[in-house]
Amino acid sequence: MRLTTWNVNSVKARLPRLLDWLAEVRPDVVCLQETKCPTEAFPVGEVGVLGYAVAAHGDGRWNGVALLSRVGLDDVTRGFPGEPGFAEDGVPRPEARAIGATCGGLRVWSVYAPNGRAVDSPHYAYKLDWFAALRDALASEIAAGPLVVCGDYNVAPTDADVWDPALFVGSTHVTPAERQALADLRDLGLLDVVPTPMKGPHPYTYWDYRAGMFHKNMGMRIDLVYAAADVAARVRSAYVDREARKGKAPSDHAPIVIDLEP
DNA sequence: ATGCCCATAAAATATGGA
Repeated sequence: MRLTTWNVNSVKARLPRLLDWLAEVRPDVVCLQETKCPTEAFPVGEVGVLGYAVAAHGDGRWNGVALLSRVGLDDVTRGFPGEPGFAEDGVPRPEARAIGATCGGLRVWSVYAPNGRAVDSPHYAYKLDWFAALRDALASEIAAGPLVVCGDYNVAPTDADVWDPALFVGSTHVTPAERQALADLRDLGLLDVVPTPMKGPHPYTYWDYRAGMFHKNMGMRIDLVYAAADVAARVRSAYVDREARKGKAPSDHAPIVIDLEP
């Protein structure tokens, strides 16, 4: 089974590249993040032509996640129990940041963690709350069967996952609390499936659009595949498809491609 | 080579991304 995850930064803007990539890579299951489109506006027909069933979860101009599968797409769950909303003005508003489904016997989640914006921002507290609720929700999921949780976690697990750790001191994505949130997820029994970079020593998955960051390989590893032990044991290969970050109108994230033993 | 911000909603800028 070929499983992939990709923050596409708008499925509408990325559709031509997404369709070309699907035809070339032929994944069985695709986790998408930052689709930036309402659930009903997802281009179901376009990806359907390539043989994919679609489960989308969107809330308008921001966020949005989806799952594509050509090996079955059952028991779709939009959001998770206890998932907090962002309560900027005291009114919690739910956001589309997680969708789960069972694909070919594997329970798959596509997640898009809150950015956090700044350590003193309410968005940062929301980010930590969201991770804590995700951990609680996944505790029962991991007990139920083979589980993999893919997506944009918006946290670099270690200093080696950032091109210049000194620049990030005091910023989100690298704080001890955020890294502890990842450790708490791993403590459920999830393993970090670290992909092979196609170039250089760092399996970065994100490079800012500005200042030629991709071309200088000044990136971050913030897209992660967290797999239960039985799933991690089936990993034949995993790599960052940095080819998808090149050329005209790319996303600022590259996909991760994981091949699992049957 | 990989090539130097982008997407969205909205109508010139404002916001979010990380």
